Amino acid sequence: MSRVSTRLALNPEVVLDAALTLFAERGYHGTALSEIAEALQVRTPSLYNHMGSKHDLLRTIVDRTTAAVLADFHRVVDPADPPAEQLRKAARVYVHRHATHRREALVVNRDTGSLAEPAFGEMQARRREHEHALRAVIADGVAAGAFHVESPALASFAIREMCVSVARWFSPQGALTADAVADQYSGFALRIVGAP
Amino acid sequence: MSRVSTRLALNPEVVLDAALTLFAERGYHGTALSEIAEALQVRTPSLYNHMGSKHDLLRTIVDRTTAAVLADFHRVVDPADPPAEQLRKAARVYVHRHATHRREALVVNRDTGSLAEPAFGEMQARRREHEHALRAVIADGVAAGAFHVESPALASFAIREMCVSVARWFSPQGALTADAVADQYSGFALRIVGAP
DNA sequence: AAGGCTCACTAACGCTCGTTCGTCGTGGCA
DNA sequence: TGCCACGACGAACGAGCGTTAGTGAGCCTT
Repeated sequence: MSRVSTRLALNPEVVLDAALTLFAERGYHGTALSEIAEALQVRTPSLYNHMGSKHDLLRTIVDRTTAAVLADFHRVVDPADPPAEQLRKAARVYVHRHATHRREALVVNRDTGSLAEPAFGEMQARRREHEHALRAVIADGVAAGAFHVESPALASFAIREMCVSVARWFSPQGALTADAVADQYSGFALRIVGAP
Repeated sequence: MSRVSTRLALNPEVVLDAALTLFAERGYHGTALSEIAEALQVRTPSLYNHMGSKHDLLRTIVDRTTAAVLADFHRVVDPADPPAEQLRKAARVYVHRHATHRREALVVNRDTGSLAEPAFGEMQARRREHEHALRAVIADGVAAGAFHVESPALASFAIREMCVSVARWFSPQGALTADAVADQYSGFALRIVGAP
């Protein structure tokens, strides 16, 4: 199998990774399978030895990412903690993921709508679950007098999207590490809800 | 010209408006000219009597929107005002525009990258100008001791994207008016920068 | 009544897309 | 050494894309 030119061994994960890079850069509909093949130095039909379809690539990416976001949340957020601590941890891990998994975040936020049913409904349900969980933390904090916002839903939207946007500008080569950004952003989240 | 079935009089603005709706819903690459034509109850080639090309539609949408955002900013932000007042007004008008011009905002944020040069460079320059103007307001506030953030750039990103995201969920039929959302979000912006 | 202009239409173009099929060279294993 | 499974490939597909050209019907002006 040794070749003159170094070519990556093709396998499902490598194909998925190349698709991830290009989907994030140009969008799902803006990316052709021929471009994914070219990035892997392979002809287009060869991709089909390692994937089901173009749509399957997108579904797999969105599926894994949304599942990981939910897992993150439930792993770090302890319902026994005070609301401020829950919110800090939830925002922190959410930002951290968007900084360390930029491509996944960009694809999910841009192209989830391109999924066909039933995948679209399933993925949207997951996103809603995360949203409601975050909103519940805020509502609890307001009820406990720890937070001060007119509308927990509004604050939840604001915090979520603020965190998501980190994927749009973060760079591993930048001045700030993912941890540092996560720290500052979780501070922003607490300020938004008026935590002392 | 009177017909049995009511059909809108076709003209450049009507075509642009239909394109705006579909681009916002499915993305630029996800929308076919045949779908725009169908929405207008017309055959695809008829569109060319009122537009240059599909790419022109996108360029016009992004051009008008980015210009309006900059105009908004300079119209309401008075450099003589204290930083907190400048930030409040800047965030307020930015949110208000994203609530009242949802489709435009969605297209700009999703599909500006699909513009060809030189349009892409021009549009990105405009967005950068707005970003730097907002960042300068924050930096001024920090220098004056009115705001307290580690990094004005980080706070600027957070505030901008928080405001932008309003376009993703706002509904004119919802419980809150655009004005009410703008008020609450500009409050969030001031909290993020630690204004008292 | 005649003329010209506007504009929606049919037809067709060249191209690219995602996908399928059958072939053939290759490496691992008996 | 012979066999077999794997997988990269060329060729080809039907469909859809954005776009262009030419035609003809309807309105406004004269």
